Amino acid sequence: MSDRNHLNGSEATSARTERGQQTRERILDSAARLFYVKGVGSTTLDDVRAASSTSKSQLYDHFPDKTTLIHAVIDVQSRSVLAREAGRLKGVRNLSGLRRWRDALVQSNMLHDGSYGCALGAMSSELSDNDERSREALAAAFRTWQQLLVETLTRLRDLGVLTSDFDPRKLGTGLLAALQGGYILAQNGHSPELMADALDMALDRIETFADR
Amino acid sequence: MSDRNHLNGSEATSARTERGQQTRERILDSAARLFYVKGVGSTTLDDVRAASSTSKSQLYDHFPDKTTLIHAVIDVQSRSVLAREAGRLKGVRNLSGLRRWRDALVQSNMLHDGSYGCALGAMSSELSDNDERSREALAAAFRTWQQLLVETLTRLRDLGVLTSDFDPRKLGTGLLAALQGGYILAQNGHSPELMADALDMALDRIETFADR
DNA sequence: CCGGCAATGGACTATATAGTCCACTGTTGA
DNA sequence: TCAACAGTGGACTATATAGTCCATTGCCGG
Repeated sequence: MSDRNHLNGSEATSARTERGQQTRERILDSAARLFYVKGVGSTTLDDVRAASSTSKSQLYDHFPDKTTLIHAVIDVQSRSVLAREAGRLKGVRNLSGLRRWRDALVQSNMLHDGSYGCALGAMSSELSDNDERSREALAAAFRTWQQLLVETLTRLRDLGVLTSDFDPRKLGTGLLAALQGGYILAQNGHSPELMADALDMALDRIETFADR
Repeated sequence: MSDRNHLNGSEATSARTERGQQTRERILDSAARLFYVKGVGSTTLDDVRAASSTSKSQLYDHFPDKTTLIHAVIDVQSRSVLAREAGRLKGVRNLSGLRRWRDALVQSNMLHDGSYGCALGAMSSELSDNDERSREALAAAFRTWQQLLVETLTRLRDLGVLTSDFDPRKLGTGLLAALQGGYILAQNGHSPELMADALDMALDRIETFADR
C-alpha cells in the first residue's frame, strides 16, 4: 500500500495493490514458462492469458504490449538463472566442487530428456536478430554468468587448486560456451549425454591446470 | 492435370522445366537467407515472395505450405554447411591444420561482427520445440557434423599427431558444442572474440593429447 | 453505507499472414 | 500455326493475433 508505487526507473507499469501485484506475477510466471517451452514467437498473448487465468485488459494493464512483456520475462529469467548459478558456484572450492556443478546441470537436463535448452540461450537466438534491447539485456546476463565462472576459476587459483598459468576470462568464456553448446546439442538430439560430453571437455581442460 | 504429381520419394513438388527449376531455386535461396538473418518465425511468405521476385502462386506451386518450405531450407542449409565443413576438414593432417580450420570460422564470424550465428544452430533452437520433423533433420545434420570432426580427430591420431588415450567421439562432441556455444555468445555479444575463446579452449584441450 | 478508484471480464476492431483461385502468358513440339 | 500445358500474376478469402474499449465488480477509506 504505502510504498507500493515503486516505479524504480525500470519499465514497470501499474501494480498498485496487493491483488494487482499477484496478477502481474501470475502473468509473468505463465509467460516465462510458455516462452521457455514453446518459444517466444509461438506463444500468443492469448496463451499467456489462458495460462495465467487473466483477461485481455489485465494483460494490457500490466504490460502495454508484447515487447514489454518479453523484456520483463527476460529480466525475470535472467535473475532466476543467475541466482541459481551464483548459488551453485559460490561454494565451489575445489575440482570436485566443479564436478558437482557439472552434475547438477546434467541432472536437471536429464529430467526432461534434454529438451527445452537454456532459458537465456533460447531467447537469445530467437530475439537477438530482431530486438536490440532484448539482445542487450541477454548479453548483460551472459556477461554476468561468465563473470561468475571467472570468479570461481580465480578463486580456485587463489586457493592453490589451480596453477596461475591460464587466463580465467578466456577459460570462463570457454566454459560458458561449452555449456550453451551442450544445451543446443542435447536439446536437439534429445540426449543429455551430449551436454555431459560438452561440459566434460571444458572441465578436463580446466583440470589441465590442476596444481599437483 | 495428367500426372502433375510425380513425387519422387523426396518431398519435392513440381520443378518440371528449366525455368521452373530456377524459380524454385530462387525461392529456396531467398528463404534460406531470410530465415538466416531474420529467423524463421519472423519471415513471412510475402517476404520470401518479394525477395525472390515471384508470386504467391509460384510459391505454393513449388511448396504446398510454409512447413514444406522450412524443411526444404533445412535440407539445403544442412548440405551447404556440411559441404563447407567437409571441405575444410578433409585436408587437416596436423594441429596447425586444425588451427586454420578455427581461423576460418573466426574469420567468417568477424565479417558480420558475430551476428547471425550458425544457420543450423539458430533453426534448431527455434524449431526443435515445435516441429519434430525439423528437429530430426537438424539432429541428423549435427550428427554428421560431429562425425566429420570425429573423423578428423581419428585421422590425426592415426597419423601419430595425437596419442591414443582419448575418446574421439566425446572430443568431437565437445568441439562441436564449443563451436555452437561460441556462435551464441558471439552473436549475442556482437563480438567474435567470444567465438575464438570458445574454440581455443576446445583446441587447447585437444592439443593436450599431442604426441611429442 | 457510500463514493470512487483499482481491478476485472470479455466483446470488439484492425491487421498481418497463410493459403486459394482463376485468368493470363510463354513455350514447345507436331 | 496452333493446341496444350507449364509457368506466372495477383486479387481474394479465412483466420489468427495484437491491441482497444467500456461496462461491471470488488475493495477501501471516510
